[in-house]
Amino acid sequence: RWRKWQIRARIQSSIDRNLAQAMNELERIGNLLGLPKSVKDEGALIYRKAVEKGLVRGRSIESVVAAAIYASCRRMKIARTLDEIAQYTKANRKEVARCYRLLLRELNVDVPVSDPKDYVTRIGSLLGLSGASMKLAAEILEKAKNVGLTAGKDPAGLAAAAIYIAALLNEERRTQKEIAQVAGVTEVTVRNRYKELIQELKIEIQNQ
Amino acid sequence: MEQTLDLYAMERSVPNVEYDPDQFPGLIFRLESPKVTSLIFKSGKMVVTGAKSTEELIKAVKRIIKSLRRYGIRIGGKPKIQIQNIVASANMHVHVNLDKAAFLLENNMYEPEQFPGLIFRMDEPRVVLLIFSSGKMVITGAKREDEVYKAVKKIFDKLEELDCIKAVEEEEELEI
DNA sequence: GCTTTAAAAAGTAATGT
DNA sequence: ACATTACTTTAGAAAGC
Repeated sequence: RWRKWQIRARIQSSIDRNLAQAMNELERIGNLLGLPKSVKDEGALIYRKAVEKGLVRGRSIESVVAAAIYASCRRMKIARTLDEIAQYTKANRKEVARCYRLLLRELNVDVPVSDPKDYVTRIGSLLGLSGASMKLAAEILEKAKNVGLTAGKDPAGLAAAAIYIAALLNEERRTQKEIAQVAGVTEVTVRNRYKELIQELKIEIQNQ
Repeated sequence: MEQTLDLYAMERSVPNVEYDPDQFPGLIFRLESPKVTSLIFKSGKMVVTGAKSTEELIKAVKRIIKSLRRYGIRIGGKPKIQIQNIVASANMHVHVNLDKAAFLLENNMYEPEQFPGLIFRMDEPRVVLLIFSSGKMVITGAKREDEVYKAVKKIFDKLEELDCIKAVEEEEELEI
């Protein structure tokens, strides 16, 4: 039937137009975040599923793209906070988070719980720390997880504190302020996590 | 209440109420004892929040109406009360492995970068639970008190069965 | 979707001393 | 380095934009 064909064509073209615009946005934001092609491709796949399910209706393309990028980063274990991603959009973190939750509930995307260790690599390299310190920080986080210290806590804050301790022990100290800034958390959070980690894991820190 | 109300008149004659129709269509009325807050609409319908029990809620509704009458607002008949949502907190006195629970439970969401609790949507009873590593939790969405107790027992048993619990003490619960 | 109301949980944030 | 206040999440109703 002609009518059926027309409707199909119309829907298809609207999806195509939406996708074309979204892919530009995805490319733009992905590049600003310095994401590898594989992560952008995964984000594109997630976004395509969302459009086909009509999840973008009533929402800005940009915020759904941002949410798809975040979901992709999480799946590929690329440490990026929602704030980092949302800063390149007109939407705020809350709106992007809302879209992200929608993607999780409506699409069959499996996203693992984020691992603080993934943040160690990013924070460590941004600070120019040695591989040994990053490895030590990861070991500290593993111990913390095993004694149930990490549940409910922001992975970025945990990673920041572990890095702080590891750098201290390896004599390549960075200030809490420097670490907090690249980790995207406050100094207070780094300090709180730091205190808890050294106390519960009985880590000896020499003065100064 | 099955009658329309003049909210402008109420704002003029009843003390300590807030009414800004541009901001929100309901008039805000706060009762000191029992401590509840009520949103009153011109349709005669109202929302009462903050009551700690059904008894307290009924008492509060009666007092709100008595108070309005005292200030010259004409209200007739008895109010029809429906409980729309019960919010409760509970404590299991155990440590919960949220990472493991997030992996093993079906309808859950656990995003520690956004919120420290694991959000679990239970089908039967139909409630939502916010579960924290401390073993404390929030149960919301219930319409009857027994749903709350049922949900707490059910999630405790499930977490135990999935080996997501580490003993600290005993079991207990509360209601808001 | 949004607006408003209340309450709990635990973490993080902003601001103040 | 502290404290205090405020915001994040969940549900539900109300009338209207």
